[in-house]
Amino acid sequence: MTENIEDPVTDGRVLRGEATRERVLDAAERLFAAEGFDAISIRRIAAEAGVTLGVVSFHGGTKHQLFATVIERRVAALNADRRARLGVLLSGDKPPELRDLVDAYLTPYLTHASRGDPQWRAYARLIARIVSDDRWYPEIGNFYDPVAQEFLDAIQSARPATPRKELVTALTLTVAAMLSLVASRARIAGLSGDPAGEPLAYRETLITFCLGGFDAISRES
Amino acid sequence: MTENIEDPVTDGRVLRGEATRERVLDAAERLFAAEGFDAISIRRIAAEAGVTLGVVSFHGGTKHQLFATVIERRVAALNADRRARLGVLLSGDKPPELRDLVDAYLTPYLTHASRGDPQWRAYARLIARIVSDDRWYPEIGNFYDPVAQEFLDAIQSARPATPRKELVTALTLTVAAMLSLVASRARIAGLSGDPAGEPLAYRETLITFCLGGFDAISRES
DNA sequence: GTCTATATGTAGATAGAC
DNA sequence: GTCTATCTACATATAGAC
Repeated sequence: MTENIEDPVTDGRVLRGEATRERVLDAAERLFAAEGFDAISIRRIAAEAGVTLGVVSFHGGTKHQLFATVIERRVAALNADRRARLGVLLSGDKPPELRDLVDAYLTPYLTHASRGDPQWRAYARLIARIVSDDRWYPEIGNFYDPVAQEFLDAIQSARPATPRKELVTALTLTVAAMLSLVASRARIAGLSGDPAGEPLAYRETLITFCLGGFDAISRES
Repeated sequence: MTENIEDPVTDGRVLRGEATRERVLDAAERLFAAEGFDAISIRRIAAEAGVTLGVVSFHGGTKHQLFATVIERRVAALNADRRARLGVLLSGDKPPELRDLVDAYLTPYLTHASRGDPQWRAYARLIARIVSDDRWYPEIGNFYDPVAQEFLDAIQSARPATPRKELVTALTLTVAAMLSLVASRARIAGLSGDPAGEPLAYRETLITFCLGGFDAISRES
């Protein structure tokens, strides 16, 4: 096939370029998730993607830009999942139950971390790795915190007597607990003696635990 | 002062050597805590300690050995704190309350993370960083899990009807929440709008949250 | 768009002078 | 015990051929 000058956007070269770019981002996502930003070299990403060194720089820019692109690529989808669930809850006749709000925040992440696309599973591990690292927070807080604030508004409506500050702390602890199911699977396995199940398998227990925490804090305020 | 052959263990050279070794370990502890194993070079540790490159290798061995030494150096003290508190609770007439058990596990860490020796604060950050990283768990689980098992035995006595597996999960989520107060201070600050207080300032809220979680899980089992 | 070649710096580790 | 000097490998990044 020769170049198609009538439809340059979908010609062979452009398609190949897009596919290469995706391969590079996927490889970076897998490696950054497994070992972290500093442990991974651009060379290893190139090898993992099956391209040469210059190709990674061409599509990804500097290592830092590449990392940011990997993070940003899936933010919109995760935020949309959470907002859709929140929207359904808010559109009912009665104000939503706290349990449903916690569920709506936790389940999209746990689902991506457990099911389907291996790249999404890698992304979930990557998020778990960097959200608990103050070095990266400024870069990703802007992506995720607005949705967290929307949930906090709804949570505040469900617990009007509890100070906002206490609810913020409770949500922070909840998110930390959620992420630990993805980031600390070896520790869970070591303590329990069995290999850790998928994060989604702990969903009920996690939601029960965190809701119990929210309720205990509401009771004391 | 010349060499004292009557007391070689305390002569000038040996003392100087020990002090240098401590300076190297302290510098490594601070830097590994702040940026992680992979981001820190031996050269930066040497500069931070005010010694030359060879001195770090002489006292610390390979980079990996140095890291392991830094981790191991304070394990015994933290374990002893927790065991002492557990011993007091178990020596009473009545079996200990779950709240006191959770308190006994969390407070020693939070105290070291908030008070006193800046090196202990750095160590607390380092632990928070690597406990949520499966790459390092095999190296540190052996140090910390035996004490966690002793606490789980006591927790099981306080909640005999709850399956051990559920209690293990609850303790894991509790530890993750505890560590997040140290590792995710920027996220807490970003969500709440205020700078995050010291980890110890969240102690009551944390214990209330986690105890509520334990109770909710016990109720459902 | 793709890749080779390379510029420039830094990594970990150690041999050997003092 | 301390430090200099150095080996070898690998890092990021980019200029320029195709």
